[in-house]
Amino acid sequence: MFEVLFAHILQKVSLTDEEQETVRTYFTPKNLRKRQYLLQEGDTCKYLSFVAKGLLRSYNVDEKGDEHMNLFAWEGWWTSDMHSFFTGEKAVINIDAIEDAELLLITAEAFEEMTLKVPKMDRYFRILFQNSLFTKERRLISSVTHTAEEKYISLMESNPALVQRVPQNLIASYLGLAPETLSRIKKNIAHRK
Amino acid sequence: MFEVLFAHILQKVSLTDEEQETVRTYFTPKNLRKRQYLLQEGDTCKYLSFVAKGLLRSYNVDEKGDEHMNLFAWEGWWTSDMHSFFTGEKAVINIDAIEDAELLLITAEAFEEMTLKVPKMDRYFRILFQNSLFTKERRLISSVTHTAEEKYISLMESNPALVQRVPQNLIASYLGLAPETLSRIKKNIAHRK
DNA sequence: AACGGCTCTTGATCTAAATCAACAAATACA
DNA sequence: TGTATTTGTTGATTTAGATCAAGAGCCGTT
Repeated sequence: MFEVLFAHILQKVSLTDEEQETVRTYFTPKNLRKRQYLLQEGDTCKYLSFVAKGLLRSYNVDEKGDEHMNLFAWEGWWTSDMHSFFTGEKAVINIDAIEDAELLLITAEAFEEMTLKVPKMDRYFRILFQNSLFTKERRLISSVTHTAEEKYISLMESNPALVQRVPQNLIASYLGLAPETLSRIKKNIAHRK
Repeated sequence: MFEVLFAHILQKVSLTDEEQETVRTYFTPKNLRKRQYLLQEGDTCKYLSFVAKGLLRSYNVDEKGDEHMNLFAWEGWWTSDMHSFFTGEKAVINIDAIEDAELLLITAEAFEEMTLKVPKMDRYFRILFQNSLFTKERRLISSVTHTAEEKYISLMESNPALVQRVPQNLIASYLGLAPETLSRIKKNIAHRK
């Protein structure tokens, strides 16, 4: 469990054994079964969660009751409602498990204390957030400049594993498309070859 | 110039006088005239830029030649093509000045050295990136769940100063709308009152 | 093995917003 | 002060993708 965590941290910063020991103490392990919630809209997001195993989804629900996917998190990803976690306000998103998962959780207070004790964790998260930032930047660009088909093709190119692992209706939602639209797009692409 | 920078940094982390002196040495001031480019698509983004005064825009251009706004940066904001800056790959966005601007620039090498010398700057950028991350998160949600009118109203509520300061056609582009559509939305809203 | 529920597909119809076109206001600039 | 360029408005038309509806395949569960 912690091996997965440290494997990921050590890719970005180096930590001494003592630092690793310190970091370790701030996390709590948790298992989540398929379909179980980690966070529900309206609650406060108490934890930043590292996925050691399995697959989670984070999504929000509009007034009509339709779900919109935000992101998928599997081995090596972090997930939470960032805004709620850091400010204590109510979460606007839901997080649940698509596959049984093993997680490592950290609270906001523990996070604060950990970064002060081990400043390299500030660096780790700086790099992590910076990376997610430009992924989100590109996704935002893609959401306005690309057609439905271009979005799908570009996702397949940039993240084929995701398209394979996640049900098609969730992929459609992630791209901001109706499931019927994605189905038709796939047909068209297959047809053209 | 540097006062603006340190005012912003000190809101998030505390720096000793020596640390401030050190940080200062890594930046180069630059002035930009209205309509002048800071970065053009295809070039490598050499600098992360802090806006001390004025107003910049970052946007990209699709195959049809249409511009799509990514973000506006004024006093106290940072701007760059994050991906290009940190990886050295070609930039996919353009950045230019909407109003004459005063900037502080830092290169990727200087950035790396600065964060190693003054680890609190890792913390500063961790917090900064974390904040932008959830702004982008919300914007991405809004871009799929909201109608054109809802997007405009929510921008007016969350950032009225922006709507006031920036020409309407750029606001439209920022929201992913045709300028005509925004014009009609404003008419409808005014009409209903 | 068969039942109920998910997930995906296909067709018909609808709609929000884009596009095209022309003109009007506002700013800049000489 | 007058001309040019940019920015914004209004109307007519088109279109990409959503929505509605119905059926087909595909499991996990008892």
